[in-house]
Amino acid sequence: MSAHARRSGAAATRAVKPAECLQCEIRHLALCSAVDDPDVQRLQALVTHVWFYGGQTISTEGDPSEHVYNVASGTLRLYKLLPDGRRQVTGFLYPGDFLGLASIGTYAYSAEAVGAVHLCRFRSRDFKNLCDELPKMNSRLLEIANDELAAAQEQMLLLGRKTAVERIASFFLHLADQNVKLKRSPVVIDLPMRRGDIADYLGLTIETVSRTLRRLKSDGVIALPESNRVVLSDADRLRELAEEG
Amino acid sequence: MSAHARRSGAAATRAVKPAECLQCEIRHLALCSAVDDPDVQRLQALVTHVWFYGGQTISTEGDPSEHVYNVASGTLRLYKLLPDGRRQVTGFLYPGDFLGLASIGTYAYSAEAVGAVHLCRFRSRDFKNLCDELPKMNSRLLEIANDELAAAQEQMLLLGRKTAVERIASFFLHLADQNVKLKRSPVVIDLPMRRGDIADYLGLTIETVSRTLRRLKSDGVIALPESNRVVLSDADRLRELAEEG
DNA sequence: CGTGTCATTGATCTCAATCAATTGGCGTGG
DNA sequence: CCACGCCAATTGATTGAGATCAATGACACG
Repeated sequence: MSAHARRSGAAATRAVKPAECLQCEIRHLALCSAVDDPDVQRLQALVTHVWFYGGQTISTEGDPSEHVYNVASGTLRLYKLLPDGRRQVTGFLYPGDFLGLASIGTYAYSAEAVGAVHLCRFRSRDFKNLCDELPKMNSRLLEIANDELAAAQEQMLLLGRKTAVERIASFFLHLADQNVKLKRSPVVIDLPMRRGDIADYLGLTIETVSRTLRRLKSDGVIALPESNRVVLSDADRLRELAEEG
Repeated sequence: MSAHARRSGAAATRAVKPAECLQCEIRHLALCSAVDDPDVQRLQALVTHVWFYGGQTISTEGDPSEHVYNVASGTLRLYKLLPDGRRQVTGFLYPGDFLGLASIGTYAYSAEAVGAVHLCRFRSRDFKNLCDELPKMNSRLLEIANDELAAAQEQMLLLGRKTAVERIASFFLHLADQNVKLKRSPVVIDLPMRRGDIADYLGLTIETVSRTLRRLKSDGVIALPESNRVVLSDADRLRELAEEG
C-alpha cells in the first residue's frame, strides 16, 4: 500500500514582525472574524508570522501541541501514518483555515506545507487564555470544530463507500466550493498538491488517480490544461458522478 | 455496494418525568461532568427522558436539528447514506456520549437506536442558551468536539489505508477501550450491533467481516462464544494486527 | 414445526492495487 | 544549445483483496 510521503525540506523557517491584522485580506474567512476590531488588536499582539517552503513539516502527530495557526496563504496537508509508512491525508488547509483543533495536549496528525505557506502562529497557552477571555472566540471555535466534524463524516462516507470516480468527482466539487469561498473561479481549479497527496487523501493509488483523470478527460467532463490544473467542463455531469445527495 | 440499513421500527417513543441527574450513574462520563451540582439542577430542569426501541430513528440527516441528546443507556449508530442506498456508519454512541455536534441548523448524519436506548433530550435552543450562560459547558463541548475530531481522523486512516484484518482488529481494540471507560471487561466484549452495522462502519461487507472473524478465531486471537460476543484471547497479537502506532 | 432473520460459508468476479516501463517537463552542466 | 539526470505523471500488464452471487446453517418466535 501507498506511502507517497515526501521528505521534508531542510530550509529554515522565517519569523518576522506582524503585519496588520486589521488589513488582513482573509480575516473575514478566518477565526479572527469572530471578534471586533479592538479585540483583533489583542490577537495581533500575540501573533507571530511564519513562512514555510513546500515539504516542510509544521507539526508532527504525537508531539506536544505548542502552537496553533491560521493559514494566511498557501496550502497545508494534514496526515496520519501507519508504522509501515502507509499514509492517510486527512485534509488540506487553505487560506483562512485554522490548524490546532484535535490538538489538546498533542497533535492528532502531522501538518506539512504543500507549497510555500504563510501562517499566523499563536502559542497554544496564549491562545487558550485569550479564548477564555473572549467567549465569542470559544463559540466560533466550536463552530469551526462542528464544520470540520461534518466534513470528516463526509470524508468517511467517501472513503468507506464511494468508487474511484465518485471520489475524484467529489474531490473536485469540494475544491470548486473552496474556490468560491476564496473568490476564485469555480470552474478552473489549481491543484497545489501532487498526485500522491490526492491519492492518499482519497484512499487510492497514484495510478488510479491518474487513470480516473484520463477517463473523466476523455469523457469530456474535465480538461487538464496542465497536470496541476483542472477545468470542470461539465459540472452537472460531475455532480452526477459524485453521487451526491 | 452495501446497504445494510434496517427498516425503522414503528414503536412509539415514551417520555416521562426526569430522573435525578445528581444520582445519574454515568454523569462522570457525560457532558454533565462539566458543571457543578447547582448547575446540574438547571440542566435537569431542561431535560426530557426518552426511550427508543432497536431500529428506531432518533434523527435524520438534513432535518433541522431541534434537539440534542445525552446517551444514558444503550447504543446508537450514526450514519450517512448515498442516493443509491450505500451506507456509511460514521460512529457508534455509548452511554455518556453526546449527540448533537456537527448539527448547527441541520443534522449532519442520521442516528438510530441499535437496541433499546435511554436518552436525555434537550431542546437545541434551551441547550444553546444554557451553554452561553455556563462557559464551562462551552469549553467542555469544545473538548468533546476535539475528541470526536481526533477519532474521525483515526477512522479516516482506517477506511483509507487499513486492510480488512487491521480494520476489525482496530475496531475490537477500540471497543475494548470503550469497555474500560464504562467499567466493563476489556476482554469480553458485547457487540450490540449486527454484522451489517460493523461492515458499514469499517467500509467492508458483511461477508468480509464474517470471514475475517473466522480467521481471527482459527488463529486463536479471539473467541466468539456467541455471535454477538467476542473474547480477546490474545490482545497483544490483536494490537500487532491492528498496525497501531 | 414452519417462517423469517441473521450469520456463515463457498464459488466466482471485479475494481483498484501492484508491478513495470514509458513519457514529459525542467534544471544543470558540458 | 543539447545531452543528461531527476522526478512526477502517465500508461500498460497482471494480480489480488475484497465484493458479489448463491446456498446453507443457526436460532428465535408465533
